[in-house]
Amino acid sequence: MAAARRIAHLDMDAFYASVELLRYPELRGQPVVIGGRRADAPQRNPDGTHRFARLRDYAGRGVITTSTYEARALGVFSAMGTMKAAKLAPDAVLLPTDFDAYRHYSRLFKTAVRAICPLVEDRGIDEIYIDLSDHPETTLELATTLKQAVRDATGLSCSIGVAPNKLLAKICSELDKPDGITILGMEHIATRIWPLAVKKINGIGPKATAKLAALGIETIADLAQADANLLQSNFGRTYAAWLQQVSQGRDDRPVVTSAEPKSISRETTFERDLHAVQDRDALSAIFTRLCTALAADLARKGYVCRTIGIKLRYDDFRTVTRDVTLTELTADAARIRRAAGECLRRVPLERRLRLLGVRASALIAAADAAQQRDQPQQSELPLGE
DNA sequence: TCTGGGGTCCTAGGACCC
DNA sequence: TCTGGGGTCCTAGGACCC
Repeated sequence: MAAARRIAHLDMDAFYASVELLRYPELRGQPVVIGGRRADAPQRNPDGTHRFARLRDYAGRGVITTSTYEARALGVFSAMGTMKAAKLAPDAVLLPTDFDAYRHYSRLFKTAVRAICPLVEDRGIDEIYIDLSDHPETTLELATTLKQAVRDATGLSCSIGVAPNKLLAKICSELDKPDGITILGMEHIATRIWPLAVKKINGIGPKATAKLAALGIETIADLAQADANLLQSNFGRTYAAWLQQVSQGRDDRPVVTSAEPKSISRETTFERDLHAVQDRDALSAIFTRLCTALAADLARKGYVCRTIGIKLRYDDFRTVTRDVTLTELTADAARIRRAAGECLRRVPLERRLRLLGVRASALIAAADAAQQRDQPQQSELPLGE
């Protein structure tokens, strides 16, 4: 029988906001939200201090991406509309998102962790899973060392959860935020996991939470005791089985240390809704700009694609997608623009639009594509000698 | 005063092939 | 005269995550 795994989930605390506080330490202790536009960047006064935009000055259709714990205390959280946040915390400082800076600190903390524990799975810009199973140190020693390494590399704090699998580690990293360490074994499931709301489980989102609530299932304990047939008739066989598994804290997904991207995309929400006819020129310019940016992304990351798709969001927030698979591989802006234009012709354009996006999928590494071109498949070679 | 931008995975139907 | 049966690819939509 294999030894129990030790899986850590490391989550940076209020990541974007914390990176901004490194730059503007005078904001420490204040409610600060990230989610503005470039126009909201702080102005530098002659005396070296900064003049910051306040949430009350914001007008637009953005959302909050992160907030400091002081802002959260006022009810302002990620994904909340910025205008709504402004009502709750008008005096909070508003900063624009600076992804280049966050990517920089993301690389720093991941490199620091990999230097100690190389089995790392990327889960986005601010969190990772780490497989600690093969390390001789105690779990607490390892978690303490990792946290210190992240702090030394970035000046930032993180929270770490360690458990026998990814599902529990993820739940656990949240139990003592910020700057915490939580270590759980299967023996703690009844006391520490079951009392939690079902939405704490990664994979149970708003829709499933609402459906479960309608069945009287609020906590993970409720889910663990739920009738299998009831779950099956409401969620289907596969999802019902998964719900029962996770309610018992069971999960055997491995930590995956490398993965190829499946798609690359660019999209934008307009400042005001646009109409395909009245705003034809503006829309066309944005469309071309998205295709150019996408082509540049493909080139920079070293991929070509075979499928091009578009995404439209109407003024009523309904979303439609169309895609087309080409007979050749491409990363060319003009080719992408033509394919995307073909997709656009297949979609109703009576309503005003609020969003337009372009996506490349069926990706192949450009190097592999070149090799396949230079060395045709065996079956394409003439037969016989 | 609604609701960003970048992703992944799953489902389901139809085309097409053997 | 209803209905084969896999397997794969393509497309569209939706749930979910950071």
